[in-house]
Amino acid sequence: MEMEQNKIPQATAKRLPLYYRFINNLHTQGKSRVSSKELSEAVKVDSATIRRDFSYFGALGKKGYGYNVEYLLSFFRQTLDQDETTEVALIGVGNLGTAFLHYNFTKNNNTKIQIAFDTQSEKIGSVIGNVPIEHIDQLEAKMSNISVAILTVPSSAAQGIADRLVAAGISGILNFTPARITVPEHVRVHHIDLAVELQALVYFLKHYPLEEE
Amino acid sequence: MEMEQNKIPQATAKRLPLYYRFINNLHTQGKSRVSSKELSEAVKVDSATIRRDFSYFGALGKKGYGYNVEYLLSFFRQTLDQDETTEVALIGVGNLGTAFLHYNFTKNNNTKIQIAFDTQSEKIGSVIGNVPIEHIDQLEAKMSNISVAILTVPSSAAQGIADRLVAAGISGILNFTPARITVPEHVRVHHIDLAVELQALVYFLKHYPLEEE
DNA sequence: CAATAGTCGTTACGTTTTTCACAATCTCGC
DNA sequence: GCGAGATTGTGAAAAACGTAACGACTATTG
Ligand SMILES: NC(=O)c1ccc[n+]([C@@H]2O[C@H](COP(=O)([O-])OP(=O)(O)OC[C@H]3O[C@@H](n4cnc5c(N)ncnc54)[C@H](O)[C@@H]3O)[C@@H](O)[C@H]2O)c1
Ligand SMILES: NC(=O)c1ccc[n+]([C@@H]2O[C@H](COP(=O)([O-])OP(=O)(O)OC[C@H]3O[C@@H](n4cnc5c(N)ncnc54)[C@H](O)[C@@H]3O)[C@@H](O)[C@H]2O)c1
Repeated sequence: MEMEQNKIPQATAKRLPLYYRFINNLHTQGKSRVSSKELSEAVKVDSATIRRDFSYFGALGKKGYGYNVEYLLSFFRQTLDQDETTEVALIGVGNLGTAFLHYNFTKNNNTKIQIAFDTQSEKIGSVIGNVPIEHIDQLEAKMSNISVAILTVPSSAAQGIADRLVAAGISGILNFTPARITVPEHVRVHHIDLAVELQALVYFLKHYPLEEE
Repeated sequence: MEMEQNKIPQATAKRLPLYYRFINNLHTQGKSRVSSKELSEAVKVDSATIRRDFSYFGALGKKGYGYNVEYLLSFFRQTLDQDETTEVALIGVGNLGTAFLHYNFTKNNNTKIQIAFDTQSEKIGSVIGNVPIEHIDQLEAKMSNISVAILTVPSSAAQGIADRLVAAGISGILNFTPARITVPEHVRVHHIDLAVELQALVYFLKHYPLEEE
């Protein structure tokens, strides 16, 4: 398909959903026009960076005016494939997994947790946040046409489950376990390591003093 | 205090907790020696990057040998201030907040959620994961000597709570709400935007095809 | 003890990302 | 319809980051 946008910097790609959400908010509020400066204040990204990011997609704005919210929204909706929903599976219905099931990612978003898996028999068969929970043995059988998984199992189980996901044909894994899993090259893994994030924040506070005034 | 390490790149600083955790694991397993190559495979960071990262702290290893696990561990323990516990407050005991309260960050970590706040009266006074839940009105009164907060309130409440945290003298906020909060320069905010992370992963899958083989 | 294999620390280089700064262009009120 | 003011898009420079490569040194083996 359209591969011409292959040169969009990764740093830019990561910001796109953020832009999209805010533009969506503006549209809901009935605003019809926005400048890179306003956007910058709202999403806390330098305005030059925003203009540069947008420019990878061509000239989306008008000089002296800014950006038309409706146009921007429809453009990003298309670019981020907001019209087709991506189905997601969640593995490990524990503390974190349950929280995600209760959260409606579909608001402002094209992703939907379609099915969840766990080992604990008392959870199997129940439904949390409209998502049915199946036994992990059903993983391979029920994962057809699901290409993204959220991994919230204990870290000791992470690699084993990852291997099974790969065998079942997964494309992407959002890994919340501290385990750095090994997968083939054609599978993309994003790690979100909450303990590391917290510890890094503490480190920054102690060693990178900010302007006291 | 020791400000000489002020020039450690941010990218390096963010990896330190990751290194620390793995070195800790090695030590627990009784390993006494490790090379940058082994570390690299475990934490999925290029071995040259690891050597470079370590080198900002001086010569921690021995050529031809690698790194002594015990030495490395004690060094990082000190560097990451693992001996003093950082007390953390959590605001918003909902789905996500509850999950965090159940999680013991103190394992492998120098941080401890000491107190939580919410508005819902049925939660006040209860204890989740050893953490007492107080009414949000108590925020200012009970936040003395707490310098870090985890923010898991609805996004509509985020800025208001952030302002109160700032007034109460907070230094750092780990913000899980989609709201990009505004704070004075001397307060550090790290955003973890789970919906954005998920959406970004989906975007990468569709637009950055990896090597199929 | 010499030869070999292993590994670090660092230099040099390439890439990615951010930021500055401003000409080009547009808007809008008068 | 004009001119002052606003804002974009982008070239160029700077900053940040990652990695290949290799000299220097160490451990280990025979
Ligand atoms: N809860 C947090 O705040 C938090 C913070 C940082 C990291 N994490 C990480 O997130 C992961 C999940 O944390 P949690 O607190 O939700 O843990 P949890 O123990 O509450 O949940 C894990 C769930 O996975 C299920 N499970 C175990 N083995 C399984 C398997 N083989 N297949 C399918 N399901 C299986 C368990 O039955 C349980 O329901 C852990 O790796 C943890 O280290 C959690
Ligand atoms: N749960 C998820 O998976 C998820 C995913 C992405 C983002 N988020 C974000 O994380 C945040 C929390 O999500 P959640 O699912 O836990 O929401 P939630 O509604 O379950 O929890 C919010 C909690 O905050 C409390 N609260 C409300 N106003 C408050 C105030 N002024 N002071 C103190 N407490 C207050 C509520 O009583 C509730 O207990 C939200 O901003 C949400 O957008 C959550």
